Amino acid sequence: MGNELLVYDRLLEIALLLQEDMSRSLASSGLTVARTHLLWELHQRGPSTQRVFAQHLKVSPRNVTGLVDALESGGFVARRPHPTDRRATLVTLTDLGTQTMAAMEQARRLAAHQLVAGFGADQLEQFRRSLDTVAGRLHQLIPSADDNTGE
Amino acid sequence: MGNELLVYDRLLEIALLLQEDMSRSLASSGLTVARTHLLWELHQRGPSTQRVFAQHLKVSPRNVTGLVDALESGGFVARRPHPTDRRATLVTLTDLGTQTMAAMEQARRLAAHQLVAGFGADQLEQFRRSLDTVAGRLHQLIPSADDNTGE
DNA sequence: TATTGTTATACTCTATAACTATA
DNA sequence: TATAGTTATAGAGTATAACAATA
Repeated sequence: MGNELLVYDRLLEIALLLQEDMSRSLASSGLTVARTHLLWELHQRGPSTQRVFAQHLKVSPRNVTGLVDALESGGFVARRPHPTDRRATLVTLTDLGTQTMAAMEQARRLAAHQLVAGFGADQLEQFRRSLDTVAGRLHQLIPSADDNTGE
Repeated sequence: MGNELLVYDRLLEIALLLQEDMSRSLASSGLTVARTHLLWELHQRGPSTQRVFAQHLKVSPRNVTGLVDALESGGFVARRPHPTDRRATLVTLTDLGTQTMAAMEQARRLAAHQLVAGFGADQLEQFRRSLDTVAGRLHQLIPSADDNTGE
């Protein structure tokens, strides 16, 4: 069935385009995709230790150090002492970080709207269901894709 | 409309999963995503100069040098002199490279089939159309996303 | 003079390993 | 002894700039 390949290739193409679009829109603010992931996670979870980010972003603690360093230099986050554990540091959003996340949330809604503008309710619903199915299949294909470490 | 955000987030999730799945399946063969892109392009176009790859992959010539170095070390490609232009080198697939691409094409078909297995002809067709629309919108969103430099 | 590919340099993301301070 | 975060080191992908050989 040729449509299967067409669908697969379109998904790959969309994946590339989404990545590219994200990189582009971030570049101006001195952010990168990796740093923004951490920032977004922080926005969602509230102040957390670096260890928490390492676990949820599934990267090494060392990597988190670098990302937080960069975000701190950019003024997006601040390191604060953990109230009870003097080994740990709490990463918190600065005002700039908070504003940046608010703008990003706006951009996300706008992009979400633009991508499917003009879709009928039925088409949108069926599209969503198809995507859900594909995402589920992908989770099956990938052995240790347990992203549910606290969500 | 909440469905718009659900669709958008699912697309982002699928993009991440596709990338992860690809990295995983390549890791064993000593390939990476970037190198495989070049290999795939070579497989599609036939022997080409490095400059051609730089243009079509939209990366710097220097980057291509590094990728071809790695692929050459891995035995996937060979550098051959250009028949008429002594400045240029022709990158060609070795037997290993050819076999690898054949296997990858197989894997692509299998994955394409698995992701949408059980979809009815109508559902698949509508899914494809929705994806086409989204891909088109993304191309509009991204200023210089002209990937059609020869396709 | 323009082009092809290279060396030189640098930045980002990523990893593992060793180490410090704390628990 | 185990954990949180760091320094040290390394590799991959990416970029620009300077340079050699050739067109």
